[in-house]
Amino acid sequence: MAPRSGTRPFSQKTITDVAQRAGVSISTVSRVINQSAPVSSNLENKVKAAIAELDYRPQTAARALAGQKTHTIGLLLAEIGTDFYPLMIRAIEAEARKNHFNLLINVAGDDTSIEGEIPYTLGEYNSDGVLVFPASLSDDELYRMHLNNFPVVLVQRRPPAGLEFPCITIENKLPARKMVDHLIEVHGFRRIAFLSGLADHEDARRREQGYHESLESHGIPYDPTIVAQGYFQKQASQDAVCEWITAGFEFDAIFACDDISAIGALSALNRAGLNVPNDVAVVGFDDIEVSRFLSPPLTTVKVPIQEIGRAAIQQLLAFMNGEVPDMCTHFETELVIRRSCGCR
Amino acid sequence: MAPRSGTRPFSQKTITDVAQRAGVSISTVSRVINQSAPVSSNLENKVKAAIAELDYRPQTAARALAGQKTHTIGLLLAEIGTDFYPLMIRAIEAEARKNHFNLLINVAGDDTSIEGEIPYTLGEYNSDGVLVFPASLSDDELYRMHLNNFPVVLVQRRPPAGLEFPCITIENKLPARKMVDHLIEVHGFRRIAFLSGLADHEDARRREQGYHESLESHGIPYDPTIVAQGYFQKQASQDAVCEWITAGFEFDAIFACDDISAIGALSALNRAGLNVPNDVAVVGFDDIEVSRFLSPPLTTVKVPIQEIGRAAIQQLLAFMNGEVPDMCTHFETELVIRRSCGCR
DNA sequence: AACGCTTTCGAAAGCGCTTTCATAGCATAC
DNA sequence: GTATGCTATGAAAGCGCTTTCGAAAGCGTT
Repeated sequence: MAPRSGTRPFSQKTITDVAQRAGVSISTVSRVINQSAPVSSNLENKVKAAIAELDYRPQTAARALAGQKTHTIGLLLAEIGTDFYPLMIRAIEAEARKNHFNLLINVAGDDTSIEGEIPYTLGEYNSDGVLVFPASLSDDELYRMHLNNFPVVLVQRRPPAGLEFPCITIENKLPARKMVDHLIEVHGFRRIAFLSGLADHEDARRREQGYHESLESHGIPYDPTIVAQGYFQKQASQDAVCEWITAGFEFDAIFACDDISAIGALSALNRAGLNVPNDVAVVGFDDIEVSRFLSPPLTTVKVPIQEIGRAAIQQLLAFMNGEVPDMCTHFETELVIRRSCGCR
Repeated sequence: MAPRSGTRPFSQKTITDVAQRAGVSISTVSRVINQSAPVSSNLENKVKAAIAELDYRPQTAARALAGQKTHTIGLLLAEIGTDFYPLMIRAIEAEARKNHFNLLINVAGDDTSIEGEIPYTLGEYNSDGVLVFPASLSDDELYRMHLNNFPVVLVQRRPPAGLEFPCITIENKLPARKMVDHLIEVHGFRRIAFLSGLADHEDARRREQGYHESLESHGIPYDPTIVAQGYFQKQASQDAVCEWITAGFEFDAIFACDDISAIGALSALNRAGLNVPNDVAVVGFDDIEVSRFLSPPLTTVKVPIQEIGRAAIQQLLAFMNGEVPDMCTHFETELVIRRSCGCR
């Protein structure tokens, strides 16, 4: 009966089955599913009944091929293990599903791609648009997508020179500066260490600038011995701070360029028997979920993670619909003073 | 030239373009791409050159439709915001991509599904198999998939009665019991509080059983006043412990059924000015990434999160290939003694 | 009753691929 | 030289949908 049966080990209902059962043509079934054209309520009910009885669901591949849209949004991340993304992805997923889009996830970096093979990532051949996070996609690929007029929204990242993509950014420099100002002005610290992020991460660079500017405006000389790379990683940050301690470097506060690094710093201090904030103050950036539950609760900068995710999808959807998206959606961030800086 | 051109705002190369450029038929191109049949090296090189020149990538939708497989694996989660999943997903993603599969992610719970609409989740119509996590899919849906012989692997969850699915499980009861034993035998605690997880989470239930068994075997009466629901959430756990404290309940240790809850407990204790482990010991379960960086480092049970993820994909792939998968892959877990229990 | 107009529906084409099937080409055996 | 078996290749069918197009049906008007 079914030609080529058995290619799939499991049976699949098709639109033809539904049409037969409802006594209509497949066009009509398609129309009630997609509400793409008026159907008399009589037939509509019959079709709906048939769909329910068969528990029919359209095959997305066939839909995508015929309709020339995949109903899928791609997510290009560099790293998912970090504690920053889960909340973001959750917001993105919710927003995508609300708009009836699927989410395809791709973590760059763990590169298993073999030379000569067709690259196996995300793009116009498997999604209608992608959200690109920092360090996940080369400028070359971005350029290619731009040429193809493929919808891309950059998150926490600005387009490379010459390309125009909508992007979602946050305020980094000013709050970083304010944070260091706070350390200096309110608490009187002068020896403020810094844990930097990744070199190709724009947010991290801007936060570092804020650190520099604050020091400078207070006449505090920049001391590279108490600046280290935290790489957005707990372990690396902990190691760096441990080294400072064993080397005997003096510092009365640490500004970590993200909360992950701050956690590493906290841990190093704790191991060394140093009290936070009495012996050394620690502050971070991002306000990830765990930060307010740390001991002591972390003073940090609140980044509206979920709003960013939601905005990213909304901009992408607008782009995909041919609307003109905001080329730059900028979110403000604000200091959250808790106890790790010495307040209270 | 191209009929219906412009349905997509961006141009797409097709296999026909490649074939023309290489001067061969599309069958040959397909064979080169999929290595599904021998092609003379002469033509193979021409085709590969044409693919490279055009930067061609096959459309997944057409591939899926013609080949009757989507090359996509679905992930059905109840919650992605928890700190447990990122590492798991990362391992899953890496393993999936190594096998040339895409990952479609679906977070249940934030249910936007409208009555009467076709449910918009994962299944045989958009993936070749799914990984089902606890609390993400109803038994009814599982039953339906089983009927359709659709490949499913359950992670941290056993199949409902009557259904056979491969599943990945971990050892819960014994290590939980050992953990409480440790608290009692090594540290001499008798008043051990418990933060439970979600009722429909098997791991959580088994951990609770281990807690009960340990108490019982040491002749310690079960006291429900110092048992509360932590819901795998930091905030809920913190609230619960705060309540115990303000109510004046006595306890010298807290066994949290996962590390997230332990973090909430730690936070509550810290806020109340109580020292861990001197005033109250805290232990958890899972050994999530942050646990060793807490102050103090958390004594917990190490769950091989990444191995679980890898095994889940491997079992699913085996299942999808028609091989007989192990119906139950069981992972051992081990106590990780750090400082929050009072050791050292 | 005949006409035009609108609305509803089905037939059929086609989306870009995989795969079957037939054939052309070639080497080997008689 | 013909019969035989193999391999490499192309033509064409078809995967399950969406969408166009034309026909049929309904309806109001003359």
